Amino acid sequence: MKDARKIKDLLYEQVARIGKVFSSPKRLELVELLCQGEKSVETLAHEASISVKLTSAHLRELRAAHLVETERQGKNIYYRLADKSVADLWVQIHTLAEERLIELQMALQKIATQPHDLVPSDRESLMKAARKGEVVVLDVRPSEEYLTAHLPFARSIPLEELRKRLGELPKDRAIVAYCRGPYCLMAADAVALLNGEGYSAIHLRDGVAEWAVTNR
Amino acid sequence: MKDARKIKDLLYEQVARIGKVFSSPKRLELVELLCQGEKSVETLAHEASISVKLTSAHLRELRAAHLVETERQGKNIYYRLADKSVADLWVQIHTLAEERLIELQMALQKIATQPHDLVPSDRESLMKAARKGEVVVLDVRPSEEYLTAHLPFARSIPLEELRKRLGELPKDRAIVAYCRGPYCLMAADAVALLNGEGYSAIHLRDGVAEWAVTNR
DNA sequence: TAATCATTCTAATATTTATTAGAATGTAAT
DNA sequence: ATTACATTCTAATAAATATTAGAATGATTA
Repeated sequence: MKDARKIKDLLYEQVARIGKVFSSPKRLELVELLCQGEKSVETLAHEASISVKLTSAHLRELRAAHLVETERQGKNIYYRLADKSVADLWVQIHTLAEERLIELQMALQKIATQPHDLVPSDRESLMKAARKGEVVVLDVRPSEEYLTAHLPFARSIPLEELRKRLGELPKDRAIVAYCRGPYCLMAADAVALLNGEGYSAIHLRDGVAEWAVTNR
Repeated sequence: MKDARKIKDLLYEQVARIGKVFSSPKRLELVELLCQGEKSVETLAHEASISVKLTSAHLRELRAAHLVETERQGKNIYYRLADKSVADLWVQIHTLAEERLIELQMALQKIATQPHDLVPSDRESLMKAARKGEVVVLDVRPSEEYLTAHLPFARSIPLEELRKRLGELPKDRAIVAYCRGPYCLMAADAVALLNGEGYSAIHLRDGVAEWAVTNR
């Protein structure tokens, strides 16, 4: 088998196709957005702060690697992750990045308004408290994303409506706010707002994708 | 917080540094080799079939992403993975690639000499049989790699020495051969050799890195 | 100390990839 | 049908990466 080298090259080349998807900051952001549920090209472009054309180009790469699927709904084309394991890989990559890159650790500390952030080991006790109603788990993402998937016992108040709907929240109990994940700033904003209004809010960095990955 | 976009860009950029490492076929091959234990630049270059200079350049990328560590031993500089989680990510990426890319599935089928390949679900029964001595688990990698880490109950006969040392293996029991992982052809060669000589050998695609990952 | 060796660094070029603009496609509304 | 709209495709350029060669480094051996 003298063409063993050719076969191996071919194999690694295929795997690299997947790796390439995760080598561009904007594609990573699109993957994270898609972890929240299916979205149209325009929505993705807006939320990632890039042009529709560029978004389309990146999505084409994602589709070429068979990591997303598309579906036409009226005028819009909706993209969604082809499999849950794509979200898992995103979580594992950003987790490894957080473990290994000091620069990332430092940047993440800037986001943390207070040292209130919950760590994975608190999961069980958080769920216990949420079940008993001792804490309010608050999902501050847009409501469509909440409807697609949310943490157990979570209540939905999108960040945009939060100021108006403060009355729905109790002041005598802890509020645990979360959003799309550690790189989404919505929960941090929500926590700042709530604490400024006399609530006792803390920030949970995990989003639904992170929560879905066991062994963390 | 109007610079939210800048912060986010910075965060995704950092994660993309990790992704970039896994976006090049040759870097992937180097990562897989490093999963087998620490190796010198020259060894890595030889085993990946690329020049020393190019190997050095790729290793520099790996080091810049803090995924490998170096240690000087005499004239040589040895590289090793900075953390077990790097090997885990390699396994998860190639697993996702195998799930999603038909091209890769087809290329892998070419390697499979027979439909004898073991699947993950056989792990428990394999270990049970190996413990009882009903099957021989055979590690055909170079002996240094075996010494660094190997599967439970595995015996080491490097592929190069296999023909000479056939007498050490029983003909009345199944032999399960493995090597560096699904993209390494050594175990396939070993299985072909053994079956040609009257042994009943089968090919286990997992290597130590794959074996170490749970939930598979 | 000089010579040798493994490896890295620097710089140059070849190849890819990202990004943008304009034309084309397919659907929905008028 | 015609128009408007969302998205993709094609083509062009700008930016980044892979690869190679030559000089430099740092440790070992003669």
